Amino acid sequence: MNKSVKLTLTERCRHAGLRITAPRKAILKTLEGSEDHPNVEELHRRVSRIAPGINIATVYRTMNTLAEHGLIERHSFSDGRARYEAVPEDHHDHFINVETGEVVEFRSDEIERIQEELARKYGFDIVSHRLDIYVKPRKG
Amino acid sequence: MNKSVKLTLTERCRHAGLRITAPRKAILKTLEGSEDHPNVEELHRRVSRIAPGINIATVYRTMNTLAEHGLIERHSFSDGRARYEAVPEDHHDHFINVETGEVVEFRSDEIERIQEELARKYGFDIVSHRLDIYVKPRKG
DNA sequence: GTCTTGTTGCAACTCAGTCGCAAAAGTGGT
DNA sequence: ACCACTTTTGCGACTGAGTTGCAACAAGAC
Ligand SMILES: [Mn+2]
Ligand SMILES: [Mn+2]
Ligand SMILES: [Zn+2]
Ligand SMILES: [Zn+2]
Repeated sequence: MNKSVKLTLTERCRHAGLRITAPRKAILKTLEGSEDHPNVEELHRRVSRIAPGINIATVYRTMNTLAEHGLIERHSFSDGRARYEAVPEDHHDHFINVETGEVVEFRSDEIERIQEELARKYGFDIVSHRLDIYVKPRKG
Repeated sequence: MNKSVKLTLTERCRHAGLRITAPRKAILKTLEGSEDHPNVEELHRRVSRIAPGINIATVYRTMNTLAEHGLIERHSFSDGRARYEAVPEDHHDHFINVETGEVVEFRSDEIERIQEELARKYGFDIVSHRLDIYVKPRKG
């Protein structure tokens, strides 16, 4: 019996038929080591620290490839640039602090369930969804 | 007693201190007459039918101005371009048919309520939110 | 009508993201 | 280790939605 059912990004790439190149190794490692939701520029900065010389176009292309294969999630919060995270163990949605840009993750099984019910009522199957809640720290 | 409490966009613009120019009249009228969620290019096309000669930069600028004053809502669905609608009587969220791009509006008081509860639990006040559900027509 | 200030048209610009291409490198077979 | 085949990379040029500087114009206030 397996010690873990959790595949690494690299393993999942191989499984998807993607070639494991040096730039990709660095990018995947960076993604796995990121707890936040970096944009391509920030990702490129982080990647460059462990593997200098990788072109930012490669990061853009890799993000597209990984997203097409469902290995990462692309977000578009209101700052206008795409931001990414490795596909999480469990689905979650996001609070975005409008004052700082900071992102906090949450999950509501109740909301998820109601969405399903609603979609069914309208005759739809859900492909995906996003719930972004822009917030401020509560005063008082 | 008033026949209606519903202000027109033009009235709300005046109230906000915005000047009612010919281009704006045409744009506001077009917005009020649109049941869907047009992008700037489409909006400009519609405006041009009733008032030719308005520059698309004016439409872009007007969308920004109206959004800053809370008179319209800006959406960014996954097609990458901003889309707009006059601020609706009541808040609603959106299903987006991934096969056709068609948008269907819905409202769930339950989801709205849970969001409030959740935000409070995390110590936040909600500024705004968006729930976009990408769907396919159900088969079977 | 005059004055002040906000708005417009236009062209130039910005900037995140994409693309064509030739060189480089991964993978599978031998 | 080598080859053949295919994918990926670096690089610079490009795209396209959206923005901006500026001079001309026009709302609204008096
Ligand atoms: Mn997340
Ligand atoms: Mn709507
Ligand atoms: Zn969710
Ligand atoms: Zn809502």
